[in-house]
Amino acid sequence: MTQQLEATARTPLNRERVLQAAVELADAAGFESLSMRRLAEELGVVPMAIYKHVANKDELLDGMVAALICEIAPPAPEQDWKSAVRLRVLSARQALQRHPWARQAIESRTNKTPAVLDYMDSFTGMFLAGGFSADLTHHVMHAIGGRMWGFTQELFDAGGRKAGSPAEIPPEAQSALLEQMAARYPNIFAIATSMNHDAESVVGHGCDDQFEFEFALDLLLDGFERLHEQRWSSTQAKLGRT
Amino acid sequence: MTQQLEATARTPLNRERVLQAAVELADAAGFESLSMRRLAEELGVVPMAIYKHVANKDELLDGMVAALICEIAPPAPEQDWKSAVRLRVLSARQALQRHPWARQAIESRTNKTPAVLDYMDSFTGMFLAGGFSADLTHHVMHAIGGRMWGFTQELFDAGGRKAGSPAEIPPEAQSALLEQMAARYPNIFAIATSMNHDAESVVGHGCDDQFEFEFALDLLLDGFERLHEQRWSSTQAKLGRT
DNA sequence: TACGGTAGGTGTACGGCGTACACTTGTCAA
DNA sequence: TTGACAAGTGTACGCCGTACACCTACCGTA
Repeated sequence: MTQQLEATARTPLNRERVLQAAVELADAAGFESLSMRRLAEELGVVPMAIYKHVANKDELLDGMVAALICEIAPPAPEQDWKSAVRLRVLSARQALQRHPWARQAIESRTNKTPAVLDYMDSFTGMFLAGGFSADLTHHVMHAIGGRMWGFTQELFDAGGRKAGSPAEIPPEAQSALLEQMAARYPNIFAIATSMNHDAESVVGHGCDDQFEFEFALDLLLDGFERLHEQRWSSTQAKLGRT
Repeated sequence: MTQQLEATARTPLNRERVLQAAVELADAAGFESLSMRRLAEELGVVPMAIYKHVANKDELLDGMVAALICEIAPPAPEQDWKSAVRLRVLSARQALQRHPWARQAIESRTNKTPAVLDYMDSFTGMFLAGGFSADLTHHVMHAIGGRMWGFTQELFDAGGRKAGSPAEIPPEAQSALLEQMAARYPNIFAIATSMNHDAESVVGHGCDDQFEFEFALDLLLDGFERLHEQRWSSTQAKLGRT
């Protein structure tokens, strides 16, 4: 009877539940807090139990990435390639934003699981279906790089404060510090203040991430379009180079 | 006298030597093999000794990144902005290629050390000096993203093989496997074979990384140039959006 | 009904990691 | 001579991933 008391709700655990718990843990506690031991604890199980369902931590991460890919919208049908690619990339970006750990996970992986290959293949297909030559598509896929995953190296997370001590500095010292920064990094300061004229709000966020992302994305898509229209080919491009 | 025997060549260790040894170790053994303990061993010293010269491992990595930045060529004088940016980015790329650990190190860092800020500021200055508005420069800096560091997420490291077992498969099974891949990932296959017509060499490298990198870089630079010429502004762009 | 294989979960242990903290030792100015 | 101080040491703690031997409950078959 004691065993009945304890073991009552123990559904037997499986790969899916492990992955789901891992995703939830990473969502809640961050990528660096995702350890096999912590995950086991979360599942109410001893660490080694997990290894009956995933081979090791790498495979766990691969599984998590695969789960993430499932959240990305499939190619929109009945759309020109450009809108379709745009929509899908933005969908990928949304998935990434729901799961902040994903960027690190993807970057840390070598990335050649079937799930990833499927995604890349389908992504490639959007250009081919749009009439792009295989040649151009090849280089376009390289060019779009990380953007295919909905992220880019973020350069300006915070206008310019150090990692620690977010708000423990007295406000008058803060403005002095800001002045110092402006003197030392005049160019960064110039562009950081460019969008909203009141310079005091600079230290906060101040950047419209979504806009920045779409800015770069559209720049590339427009470039792709131009090359496609003028029947660009890599051999020709290489010849034309000095 | 015993102490003389042992301690003869013990130059006292300093921050610079620690960083240099760390860079060399990471160059030789890879980013994941760079541990405080291993580094100490390399320096012929007990692990904790290192902590007299760097606060912790994070600071060590920051120092290594700073050292890397020193290897990047400064802005070329007497050049239009476009050539200057191009040259500098390619110089960054070269530095990155000399130090394969750097990509992971940069990605793992929050990145706001003075050395990094200096680099970003100077980089920003190249656009401003070229007559770019602060507004456009801001968005351009975001757009260039990781490329400022000389890397992009590499999507096709290896045409399409799994991580382990590089060459232990019998060649005839390999071609069967290739066929299977081609069937499952037709689009990837199409673009992978596009550049060199003999399909058998596909599984190897087959990609001209440098060309891919410059392709994307130039696409962005050309886009920047166009926007600059037509006096692009973000407020206008936002208004124009549907 | 008894039994053997198997899938799922456990417990212990190992070698690695970063680093806190208390200590010795060598050097040099006062 | 002394004593402060910087450089290096030794020990220890709590994490990590995971190998390996073990238990246990179940199930199809004899």
